Amino acid sequence: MPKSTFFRLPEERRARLVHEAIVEFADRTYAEASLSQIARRANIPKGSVYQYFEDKLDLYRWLLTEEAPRLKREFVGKPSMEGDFWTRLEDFVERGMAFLVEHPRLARLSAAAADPTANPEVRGLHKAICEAGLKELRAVLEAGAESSALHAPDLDVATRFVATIIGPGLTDVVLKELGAELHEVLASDSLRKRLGPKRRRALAHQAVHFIRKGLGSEKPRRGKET
Amino acid sequence: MPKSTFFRLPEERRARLVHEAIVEFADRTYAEASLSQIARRANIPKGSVYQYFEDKLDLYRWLLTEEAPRLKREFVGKPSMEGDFWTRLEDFVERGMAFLVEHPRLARLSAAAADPTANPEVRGLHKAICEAGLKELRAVLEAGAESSALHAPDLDVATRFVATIIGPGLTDVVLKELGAELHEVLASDSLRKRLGPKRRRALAHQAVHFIRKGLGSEKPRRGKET
DNA sequence: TGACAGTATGACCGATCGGTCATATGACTG
DNA sequence: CAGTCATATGACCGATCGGTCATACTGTCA
Repeated sequence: MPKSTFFRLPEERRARLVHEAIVEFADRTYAEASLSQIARRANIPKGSVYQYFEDKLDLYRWLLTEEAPRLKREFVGKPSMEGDFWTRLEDFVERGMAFLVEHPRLARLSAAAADPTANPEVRGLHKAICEAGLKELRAVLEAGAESSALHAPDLDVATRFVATIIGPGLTDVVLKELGAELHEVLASDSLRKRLGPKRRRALAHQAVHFIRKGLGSEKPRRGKET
Repeated sequence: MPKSTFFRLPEERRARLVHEAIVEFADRTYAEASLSQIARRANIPKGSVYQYFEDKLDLYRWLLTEEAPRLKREFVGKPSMEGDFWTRLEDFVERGMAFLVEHPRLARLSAAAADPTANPEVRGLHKAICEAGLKELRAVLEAGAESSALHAPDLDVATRFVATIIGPGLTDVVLKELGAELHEVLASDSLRKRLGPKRRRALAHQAVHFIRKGLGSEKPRRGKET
């Protein structure tokens, strides 16, 4: 956790530091990211940064577990309760994509929990975040199973499959759709104009369709698969 | 590419270097990995390493694009031509899992192409590898589409979904199954005993079933989903 | 034997990093 | 005013890295 001094900081100074930290940790791995850089760019002496945080990991942890989730919650809001399970899932996925498009840096920060690293402490942090995410998603799918909309022999396995689809899978699809690489995307604050709500809905639909029906039975017109 | 000297090296010395390089790059990110470490552990002066490779990236690139694929090809062999499309896909997936279990380090090295990094050169390398992999998988799926076993409105999108399932998704499932973390797994050469062929087949089946049917229609007994 | 090409080697370089610490600043208290 | 306490600051530290280079070694051929 940040030291108490951090929370007593003048708003502008704190914002500057947080902003530069987000920028740095969004487009570099934890190992690649540099506290010196953050401090330099935020125009805050490195010594001062150590008045606010215990160390590099402390800042990173706070960003990943407190600040980024807070900002994400703020953006995506409460999960919809309308419609059947699959409609709600589609809505959920679409909100995630909107977040990715409107706040690429924060989305990347949220996804950093899946980054590999040799640092055991960071690995522990990442693992905890991943597990929390999986648990959440599992609860969503459980509801689907209870309403008989969803059938899975092993819900843990199914949860992991769904997670990779709506996580890295969809991100990859979105990048392809934008014709851009992650790093170009991270350079801009938002991509509103390049992937509008309409296209987003279409992609979310495609993803959920895949999760629901797979690829083996698109048009049940006539003649079943082999 | 390695310098010519590298290929003229005494077998034992080259093997030592390659082995330590694989170990290092398998459990650390490119950015985290250290040439100094590799040299130290291989008991080869760092200066000598620079007689064999242009630089760190040169070694990494050779491992990722030449050595690892060669060893993987050697292990997985030719794709099966028997059975229908889905059976072949299942077989393909099962071989991939076998490789992961029997050669965790090489599998991790192959998967490193998905690692994020701020280094543009490494990013380019990773991107090229990913694209080659997607292209290959797309060809497989195209065959499925032609035989009408598989139906996708957008094959590019479908390819990416399938790739994340049989890649990171399945890896994640396998790790859960083993009750181990990636790094514990990397410490051992093989996990033969802990995830036998039987269980592997079952998991491969589950993954392909998901890709084929999704989660919305397990037992088409009576009463369709919502 | 001596010259030469290929190779081996480890001291060395500049850069960067995460992190520390002695000192300075400045606001509040009495 | 003096004293105290939170904070600011940047010089400094040790470690590590990727990479270079002068020098030494070794085998071959004339």
